[in-house]
Amino acid sequence: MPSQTKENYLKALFSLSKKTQEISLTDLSKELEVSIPTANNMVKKLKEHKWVNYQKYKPLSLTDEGRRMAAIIVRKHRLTEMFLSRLMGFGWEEVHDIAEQMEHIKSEKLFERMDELLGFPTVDPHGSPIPKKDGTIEERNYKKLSECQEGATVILKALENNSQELLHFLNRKNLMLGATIRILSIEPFDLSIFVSYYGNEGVMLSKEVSERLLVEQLD
Amino acid sequence: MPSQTKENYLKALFSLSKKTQEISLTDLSKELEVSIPTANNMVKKLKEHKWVNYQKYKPLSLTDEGRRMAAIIVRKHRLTEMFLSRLMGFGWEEVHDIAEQMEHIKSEKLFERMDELLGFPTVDPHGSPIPKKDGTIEERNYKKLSECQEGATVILKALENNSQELLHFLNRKNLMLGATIRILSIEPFDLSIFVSYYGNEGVMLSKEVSERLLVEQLD
DNA sequence: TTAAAAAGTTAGATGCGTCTAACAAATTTT
DNA sequence: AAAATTTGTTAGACGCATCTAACTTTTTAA
Repeated sequence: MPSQTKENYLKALFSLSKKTQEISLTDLSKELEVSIPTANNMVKKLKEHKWVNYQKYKPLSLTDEGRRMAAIIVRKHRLTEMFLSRLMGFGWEEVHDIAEQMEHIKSEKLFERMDELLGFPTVDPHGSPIPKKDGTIEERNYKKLSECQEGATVILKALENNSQELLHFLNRKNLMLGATIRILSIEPFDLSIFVSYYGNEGVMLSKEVSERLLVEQLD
Repeated sequence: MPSQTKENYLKALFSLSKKTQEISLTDLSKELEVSIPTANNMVKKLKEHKWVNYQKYKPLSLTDEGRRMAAIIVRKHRLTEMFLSRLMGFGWEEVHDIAEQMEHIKSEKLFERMDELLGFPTVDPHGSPIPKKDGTIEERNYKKLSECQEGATVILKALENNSQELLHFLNRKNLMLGATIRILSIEPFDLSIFVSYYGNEGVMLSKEVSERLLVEQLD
């Protein structure tokens, strides 16, 4: 049974491994907001448990077992988010902080039951995939809205980064997952995009926003 | 924000104060299964925070603030138990261990929402009262079944001690809260009781069991 | 009322997760 | 290739929550 702290390290490594090829101690310490020696120290312990591969001065990686454990924690996090959002009436901007605490709860059955009650969902309220019970995860490779052409019609599928700020912004713009978005024009100067979507015509989205919106192109 | 450990100390003191008049360090250390010096050490810290009253060699008590905080934790525990039992399909013998972990979650809103979804329940699945948001608690003074007379008819309202074993026993006997129980006879030798209740005629309950069943007498 | 027992206290140690300061290795720049 | 920069390591400390061993105070019993 890893401590909550160790679970957070596994989760951080899991998440970094999706973004970076080679994970450094510096990356890890930044992700968790701890000092580099702290991360270094913990990594040695995780190695003892055979959850990470690590040699002095070399990049980090999760072992198969470590990755499986991390995926289970992410699974618990995302099932909880879904549960809070779909069955308890929370907004997608409220669920992260609670799920962050609930993901450490030791009870197979609690998360099994959430899964059942939700009808075995495959994605969380932000469109991120929910890992399976065996620790596998089906990553979808969505395009960023910022990479689409003028005139394209796309469906909003997921978000790159689930910050409160982005989620509040999207709430104010009435933009939600599943929305069909038409790209009216792209401003060459700052790469801001003019779009229309259900009930909202001619909305301007900055590059900062559009590169965080993951979409599927309709052909 | 007290640590989870400190919350557990507050809860233990709260619970002991219902059972004992004077709380000793020994009582506390037994309740939490820690050594006496450990309890002593923590009590000093709780005193610093003004959550407990304490003088060397004197008995312990919660301050008003300490009691309020403890009651809120118990509230979170019991709301969670109720949520798991009524809305997620868990048995009354399964809810304690999960609630023990969830009671430490920092989120007013989560427990507010449970409360609403449950329709503002006043007792948990074992019949214990749920403290109000302001930290007050309405204790009911039920009689033990073991204290009732032959021939009496009573309603099972709550349990004295919610051990897995007792709960499993009651499950096997089909005995649940709200059951109307008739006392057929009491065996003077070992104080075991013969009872009947809905669909179950002539069931023998040992003194160990009957003194853990809290009932309301029908007059 | 004194001796024995129980309860409580103090001191010092341990593991966890964290830090800073000082140093070493690896990488990048000039 | 040497110097500068970045990255990683080691050492030593700290707070939290825990322990055991040794001691003191309080309570109980002889």
